[in-house]
Amino acid sequence: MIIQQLSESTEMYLKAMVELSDREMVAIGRLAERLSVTAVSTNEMMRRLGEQGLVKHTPYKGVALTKKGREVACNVLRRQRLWECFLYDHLKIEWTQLYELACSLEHATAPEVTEALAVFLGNPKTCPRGNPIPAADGSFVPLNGIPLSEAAVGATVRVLAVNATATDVIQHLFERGLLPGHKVKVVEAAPLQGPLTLCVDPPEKNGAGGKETVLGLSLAEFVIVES
Amino acid sequence: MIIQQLSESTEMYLKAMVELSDREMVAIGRLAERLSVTAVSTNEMMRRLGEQGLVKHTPYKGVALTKKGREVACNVLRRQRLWECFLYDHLKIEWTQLYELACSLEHATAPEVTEALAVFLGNPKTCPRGNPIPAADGSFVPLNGIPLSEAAVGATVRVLAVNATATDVIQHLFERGLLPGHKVKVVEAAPLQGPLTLCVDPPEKNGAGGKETVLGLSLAEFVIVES
DNA sequence: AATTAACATAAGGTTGCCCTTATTATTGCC
DNA sequence: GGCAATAATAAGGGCAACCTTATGTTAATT
Repeated sequence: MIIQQLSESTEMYLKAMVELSDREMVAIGRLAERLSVTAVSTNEMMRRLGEQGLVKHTPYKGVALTKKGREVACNVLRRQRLWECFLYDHLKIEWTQLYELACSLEHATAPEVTEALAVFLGNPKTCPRGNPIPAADGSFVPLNGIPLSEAAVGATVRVLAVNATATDVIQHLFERGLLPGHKVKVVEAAPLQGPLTLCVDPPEKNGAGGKETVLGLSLAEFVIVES
Repeated sequence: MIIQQLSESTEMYLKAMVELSDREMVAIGRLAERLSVTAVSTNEMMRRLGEQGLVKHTPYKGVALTKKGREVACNVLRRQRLWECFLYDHLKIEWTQLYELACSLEHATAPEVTEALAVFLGNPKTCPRGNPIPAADGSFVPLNGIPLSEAAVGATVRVLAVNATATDVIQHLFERGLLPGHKVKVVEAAPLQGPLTLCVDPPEKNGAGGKETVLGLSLAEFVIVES
């Protein structure tokens, strides 16, 4: 596995792809939106990545990572999440800032630093946001959960991970207590893709307690819960 | 002190300036050489940095950092050297690789990470290469030493720091045991800017011991010893 | 079958940072 | 005072990664 030096931009595209959908095709539009670039720029980049054998673009269908592309992407994800562990556990950086700060570092991290960091941290399996950390050999078992937006009304589920990358979105979820390990009850789902009414940390027995909050459906997509 | 987001390239130029000469003018040529770019590119960059108020360029004399430029440069140096501490003390990265690996990280390090890292490390005063770490407020007392190339023949001096940035140079010095804390005796200086003959870790009393080695004068410039 | 939204592609532009080549200016030194 | 070495400037180019605008193409929906 020879990983040539790829640009930060390239790494971001690949990472976004693996974050958006593991092994499935990703629509160019979704990718562009996530990366805050235009679809034209994304198309252009996909052509370049295609030439490098990192992605396969099927016009009008979407793009998918190749084996090589997925390897690189998982490696980026590994670096990102290891840094998140370090920043949170050792530097006491605020939970809401982890993604952004770790993201900058990840692109500047040489393989020997990545592996030494993993050893230093004790080879953690998940990051503070609840996402699994790909192994050094590239193996990566994605989380087995569903977005909160797809949970059944009335169900009480445990939050496994928060998937958001935009700091304001993360902040919004954090303020509502939607963190890994916490439980949440879906009280109501408004019709027409309306927001969810939730009860975060509901009491074990019926009765008062927990925090009621309303969450937009598109935000609820970022919260991965037990299926 | 508002530090706007500066490019990696900008930071490298500023760092090189403060490393080359504290407060004095630096010749464009030297700067270019250190950064492995052409003098034309360096001139161009100095114009840009001048426009941003980071440097003052006096044609045919050289460039000097402004107050603002020096602040930024010291901040870069701080990040660089804090990372060196972390990489060496906690990740057990090889001494010869510290500069290069810390350099990548430094540009990706947000202020809150820098300060949290400093706290984590216990606010170290020097990096593993022996160089002082600028304080958070920007104050920075450069090392009070002289290059080994200027030490008197016959003198035995202690190595304070190694200033080199190129990994091959660092490797060369490392192999000869020229590390901070070690003593070195200048046995002979060949004429016409010839190499030095050294004895590294000489015995306390006269007698055998220590390691004899020959070191080019330009390499000896990178070794800072007690004056 | 027609329409619309999403996507693809072409063309041309910008910015930052680097390059080469060539010409001119200055400085320090013999 | 003249001559190298060094420095500055001008002109033209390249590359990566973005942008806008405009024009086709496909797929999904009605």
